[in-house]
Amino acid sequence: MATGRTHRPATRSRGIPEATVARLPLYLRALTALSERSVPTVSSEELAAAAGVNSAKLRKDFSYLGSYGTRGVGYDVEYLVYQISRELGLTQDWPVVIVGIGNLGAALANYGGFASRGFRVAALIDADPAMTGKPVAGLPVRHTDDLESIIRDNGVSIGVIATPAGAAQQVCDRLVAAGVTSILNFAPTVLSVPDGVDVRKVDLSIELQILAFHEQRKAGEEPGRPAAPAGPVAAAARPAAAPAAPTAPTTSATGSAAAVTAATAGGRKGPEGDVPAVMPA
Amino acid sequence: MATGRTHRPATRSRGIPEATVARLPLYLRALTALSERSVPTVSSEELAAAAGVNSAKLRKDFSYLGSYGTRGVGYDVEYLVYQISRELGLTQDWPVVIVGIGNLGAALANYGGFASRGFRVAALIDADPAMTGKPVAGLPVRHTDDLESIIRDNGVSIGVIATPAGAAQQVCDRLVAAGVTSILNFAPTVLSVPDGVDVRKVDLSIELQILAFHEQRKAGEEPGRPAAPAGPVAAAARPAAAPAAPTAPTTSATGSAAAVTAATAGGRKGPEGDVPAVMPA
DNA sequence: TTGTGTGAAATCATTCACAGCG
DNA sequence: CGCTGTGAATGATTTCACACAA
Repeated sequence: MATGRTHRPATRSRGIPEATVARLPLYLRALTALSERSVPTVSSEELAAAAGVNSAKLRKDFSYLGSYGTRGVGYDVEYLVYQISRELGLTQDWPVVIVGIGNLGAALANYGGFASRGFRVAALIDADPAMTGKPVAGLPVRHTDDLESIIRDNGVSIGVIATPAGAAQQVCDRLVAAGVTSILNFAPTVLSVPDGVDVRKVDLSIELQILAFHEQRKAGEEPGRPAAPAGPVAAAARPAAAPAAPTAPTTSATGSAAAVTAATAGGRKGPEGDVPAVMPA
Repeated sequence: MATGRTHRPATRSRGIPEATVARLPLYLRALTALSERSVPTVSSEELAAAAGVNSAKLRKDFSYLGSYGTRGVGYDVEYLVYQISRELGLTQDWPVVIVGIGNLGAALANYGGFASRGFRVAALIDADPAMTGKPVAGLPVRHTDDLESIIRDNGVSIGVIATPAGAAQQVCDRLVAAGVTSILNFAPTVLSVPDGVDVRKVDLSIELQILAFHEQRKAGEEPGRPAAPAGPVAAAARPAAAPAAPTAPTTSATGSAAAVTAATAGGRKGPEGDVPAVMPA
């Protein structure tokens, strides 16, 4: 954090690690599926497999919430669904607005996963007058002029920004001024917000770039294979040919594709996760 | 990274931490913006601000790539753009396919951020025969029957899954069998893939749930404010009323909204990030 | 003098491994 | 006896703080 205040040790207890919070929705989804199949109890091993994590991590995560399991037996599915829902704040109904009803905004409006949890799309907002009134996902698109009143009338505290990058900060400012304190940003920009406002960012292009990084490494390994079955088409440098270093720096790390070797070879990844690409701020 | 096999210390060197890899695209975007404004050099402080991280982190990140800066001056923008692009594998051209051309798939197809980096949408694929041949974002939608030949003919190694959850695993299996080794999954399911295949997951509903968690906490603080200006509408429990615990467990953590207090009060978070919600596997 | 590059320290997260409850 | 809950060990990431190059 921004040195913000060097807060004390987070008041001891009641402090659930962010990494754990980020996994709770995963567990919740797996549990919901079990619940629908009327499965009464699960072991940490089973649930972990369904959620795609390992059981030690899952048990540790749950230990932050309390002792909701039964030793020698496992966890009561219904009970755990409720506890996690409550912890995440999903026993409340959260009205959200989506600003920017282009392709992505429309997709979000139609996305079923919102309503199935505690989220309700209170309004769709777009700056284009031609869009105003048009029904999208059963809701008439409202004009940006009404943004403030929509926020206040519906008690909205969560906003989703799906506008072009250029409009995002301005929309963000208006949302915040009107009372929104959590923002999910799909626009490829860094938003600046006052203290107390949370921003999470989803960036499709970033996700692909991270995949490309790992993909690139795979090309430089494969000890005894006939060369990669698929791969990038052209290896030509793209915009300009490698600009020369300002003053010919060390450049110790030449790192051609063949230099990698061991990093990703052999049994690369198990079902475990590492670092993500969606982040606050 | 996926640690795969308790590998040794990642071969020493050539091992860029995952957390760093995940931030490189961020730096790249900020640098690209500077480049377009013809800014010749930046300091770590300036670039860090533009990317939304702190400068110590940025310098440490860059130190894994090599020494590309000039002490007392800063970094050459063009040179750094090139170095990061190369490190991420963006000096190559990556053909991708998008499977599932619903609202989201269409939004992705139209998303400009792909082409602007090294990504090229090689094909759009959908299982609905009614969609076949329809132009979306300037490309005719192809039928799922042709998936394998499309992958092979175009040398595709990265696939994007935007199908309903029920179809995702099957699509994934076919992509992998055809040679795809990196998958970006938008379907709300845990995909299982063989070793050597990377999966990244983007889940909109999970992002909102994480925001809701933090939003909920904010309600329980605000020392001297007139109560939150906006918030959840109904506080009623949602599906069933709190299921009783199997055998009445400890339930020490009652955690009503008012119990939080200090956690988010005061200067909560600065522009610094914590934990994300998009993860591999 | 300025701002990079980096060891060392501090923090956070994951994994291990096992005591002990049902 | 099986499986949870959790201290302790390990590993990864962030932050500090400062030597040193330009």
